[in-house]
Formats: sequence, structure tokens, C-alpha cells
Amino acid sequence: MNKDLIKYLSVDCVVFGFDFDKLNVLLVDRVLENMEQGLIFSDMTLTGNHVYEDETMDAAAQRILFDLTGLKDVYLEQFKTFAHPDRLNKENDRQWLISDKRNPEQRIVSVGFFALLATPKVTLEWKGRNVMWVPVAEVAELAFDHNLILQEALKAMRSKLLHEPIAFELLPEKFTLSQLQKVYEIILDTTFDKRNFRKKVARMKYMVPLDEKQKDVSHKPARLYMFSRDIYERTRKELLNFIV
Amino acid sequence: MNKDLIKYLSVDCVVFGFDFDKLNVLLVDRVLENMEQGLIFSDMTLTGNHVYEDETMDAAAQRILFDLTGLKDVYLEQFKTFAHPDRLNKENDRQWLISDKRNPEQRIVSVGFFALLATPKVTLEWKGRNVMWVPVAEVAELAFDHNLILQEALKAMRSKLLHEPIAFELLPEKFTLSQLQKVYEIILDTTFDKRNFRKKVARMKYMVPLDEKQKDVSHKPARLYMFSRDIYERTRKELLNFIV
DNA sequence: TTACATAGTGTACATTTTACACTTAAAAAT
DNA sequence: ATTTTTAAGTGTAAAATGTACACTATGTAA
Repeated sequence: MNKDLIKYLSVDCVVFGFDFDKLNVLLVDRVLENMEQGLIFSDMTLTGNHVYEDETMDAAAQRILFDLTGLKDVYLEQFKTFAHPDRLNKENDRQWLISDKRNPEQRIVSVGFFALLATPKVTLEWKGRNVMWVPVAEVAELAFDHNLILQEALKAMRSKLLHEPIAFELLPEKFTLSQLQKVYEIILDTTFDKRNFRKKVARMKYMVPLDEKQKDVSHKPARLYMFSRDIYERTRKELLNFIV
Repeated sequence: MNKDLIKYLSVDCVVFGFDFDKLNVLLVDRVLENMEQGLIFSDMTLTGNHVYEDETMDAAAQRILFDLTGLKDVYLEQFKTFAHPDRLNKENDRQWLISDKRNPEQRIVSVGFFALLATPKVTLEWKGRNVMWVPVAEVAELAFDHNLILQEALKAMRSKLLHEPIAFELLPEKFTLSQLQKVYEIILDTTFDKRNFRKKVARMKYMVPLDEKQKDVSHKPARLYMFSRDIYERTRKELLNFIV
């Protein structure tokens, strides 16, 4: 196996997580300091990495995800590639690359993936840098073109959420209908009527109600549901719904 | 402007065209021959090209489209990036690259775009190679990983067609409802009831009926329609239709 | 026992989907 | 002129889905 990293090629992973309340994205600290001046700047980046000579893009993205979470079966999707000639040309970014012994003139193509995580458990340190969940609504100015990448990831993820059953990827295997509704409401920034939402879900045969209830809540426990991909694949049909 | 080509980076354009009857894709001849043996092989490729040092991917794709059609405002969309380490490793492909004085060991990342063309007019020759429309259903084995790229382009295009109004991009500015219906039927490989299709279209305010009829047809001429992006943008709303 | 928090439920009306077959208008052929 | 050919254009009834709207039920904690 060829473990040389390709200088001009990287993947960036936009890792989304949901905590039943808001949508979060995984970011890592980027702190540049030196002997004389101390702190030069401090900001954050998405989780990204270079790719090995004989590695596919998907494998590289999975590798990052595994390093961050220890999980091997994370929902992952290539959504867009970023290759603008000036994407690494901001002053901070050039300094950072130089301090990292990389050539800031090297044009780097980055293939963007987004991942959906149900578990909040991630490593706290990654390549010597702090990792943290940040609410998407509170993300400040990021390194490189990472704000753009995040925006595009959000767009792709919302579009997918509208048209395909991926909401479950942000929830535990067994979830309540209120949790499911919340996923849609938060990510699409809207609200739904509870009764109508449940009526709609009831029509979806692949939303399987379980004989099981929520535990450890200080109110009436809700029924749990599971998504059956099997039933979904067997019963799906989609035609001409390009406008609702 | 830096006109050096980046060796490791290319764009491939899957150019779709519709002739009121079937979906076609633009391909170029690839013929390898030498002095001693004559013809070594002959097959076809998608339209692709390398990218200039200071050129964006979109600009490179537009440049190819302009060279092929003379048009500047073609519908164009980045849909996926192809970077498998072995994507250029078939024997024919290696020979071709060597004969073209390129290094077959160089891993090349290709950013895939698909384009939708209403006009059948394209150049007949491009970089010294023959260009032709080929019905998508009749595409044979292509060079490199271009069959895969075509499949993925089709998938992305179908999905977009289901959820967004892009059918018009494959038709003249003024079109009949039968032509529109045919676009959906051919690309989604299905049929629709004429009356129900027209009822559905009638509900879309952005499908504007004109006081104008088809000309030069040997049967009852149909009414012409236009798509109004303006009305579409003002009236669109889409929520939770992830299964029909 | 009560307060609190969230779960869970029904109905009436409007809109959309679906299945289905004949008449109309123009050009081309006789 | 008349007929033939070709595709355009149209309505209705039943079923399914969407929408608006407010109260009761069930568990824990105080």
C-alpha cells in the first residue's frame, strides 16, 4: 500500500450531528502561534485531510470519520468538489500552510462529503487539535473556503432530506415521532402540525411502530419507531413531484 | 492569464440533447493507430479536457461547451467527481495516454458536469476528433471510466428532473405540452396519461400558455408554452415530499 | 394530591390524484 | 372537393391526500 499523501488532493468532511434540539457540525481548532509573537490567530476548520496515492476518495472520507468516531458505517455522501484557484489564498491560510511546511501556491482540489451522525460521541482530539460540536447557526468565520463548503453541504443535505429518507441517520435506531418531526423542523427551518405530521408518517409503511416506549423521561413516554429500509426499497415509487 | 494545463485535473462533460424522440449524449471518436500495425483500436469518449492553472472548474466546463456549440449560456451542473486510482488503467487507455505523451501513472481527478442542450447544433470536429450525438440507449463501451460517469450523470439528471424544473432546458424556448410530456417519459422511462399530465401542468402557474401555435406540422398544430422562471421563483414552495 | 410536561388523537373541507375514450383541427392524399 | 391521416385537446367521478384546528391521556416530580 502506497502511504504517500497526494499534495494536490484532499477531502473535507462536513459532519452533521443532531442533539434533539439543534443541528451541529464538527469543527477542529486551528491555532497558529510562534515563539516571538505568541498567538497569531485562532479559528476553526472542517475536518479534512489529504488522500493517499492509492486510496479512493470515499475511503479517505471514511478514514477521517473512523478516526473521529470509531464508527465504520457512517452515512456519507460526496456532494461537491471545490477547486477554486484562490481557495487557500487568504492571509491566515497562507501563514498556516507555510507553518505546516506546505506550499501555499499549490492549488488543492478538495472533494466535499457530508456525514450524518446519530451518536454525539466523537474523539476530543484529532491530529493534535481540539474537536468540538458547534451549532450550525453559530458557526463563525472558518478557515479556507470552509464556510462555503458548509453552506453547500447544508444545501445538499436539505435537498436530500426533502426527497429521501435520511432523517433517521441523525437519530438513534429507535426514535419517537416527536424526535423525527424535530429533525425536519430544525433542518428545514419550519414547523409542522403534529397531527398532520403523524398522519403522514402513518401512511409510510416503512416507518415501523415498535411495542416499546421511551424510558427515563419525566413525562408520558412516547412510542418508539424504526425505519425499515427493506420495506422502503420494496414500496418506493417517485414520479414527477418536482413541485409540491 | 496562466495557460498551463494542470496535469492531474480535468473536467468531463456529459452533454445531453433531446430530439423530441430520444435522449442523446455527445461523444467524440478515439482512434489509435500507428505506422506498422495500422488501427490499434477505435472507441469513444465523453467530451473532457484539462483545466488551466488559474481557471475554475465551471469555467473549464463552460469553455468545452462553448467550443462544442458556440453557446455561452448552456445549462451546466457539477454532479460528481471521479478520482479512483485505477480509473485510467485499462490497457487501451494506457496506450492512448502514452501515444498522447501523457503519463499513464499520473492519477487524474476528473470533475463531472452534465449539460442540457436544446439545440442539436454542435461542432463536427473537436481537437481533431469527430463529434457525434449518440442515443443514450445505444452507447457502447467507452474509454476510461466514462460509462460510469455517464451512468452517474444520468442518475443525477433524472433526480433533478423529478424535483426541479429543468425539462425546458432540453426543449426550444417555446414548446408544446406533448413535447414536454415526452421529455419526462423518455428520461424517466415511463408513460403518463395525457389528460392528467395536462391537468397537472395547468396547475403550474409558471407554465405560460402562449397565443401561438406550432407551424409546419402535418396535423392539428399544438399550442405553444413557455417556462417562466420568474413566476416559478416567486411561487415555489417545497416541503417534505420525500416520497410520493 | 396536584402540577407539569409531553404524548396522542378526529373531523370536516379542500385539493390533488387516478382511471378512462371521444371529438377536433389541420395537412396530405385521393 | 372529399377522405384519410395524425396528433391535439377535453371532463368526470371516485379515491387519496393535504390542511386547519384543540382537547384528553399518561407518566414523573413536587
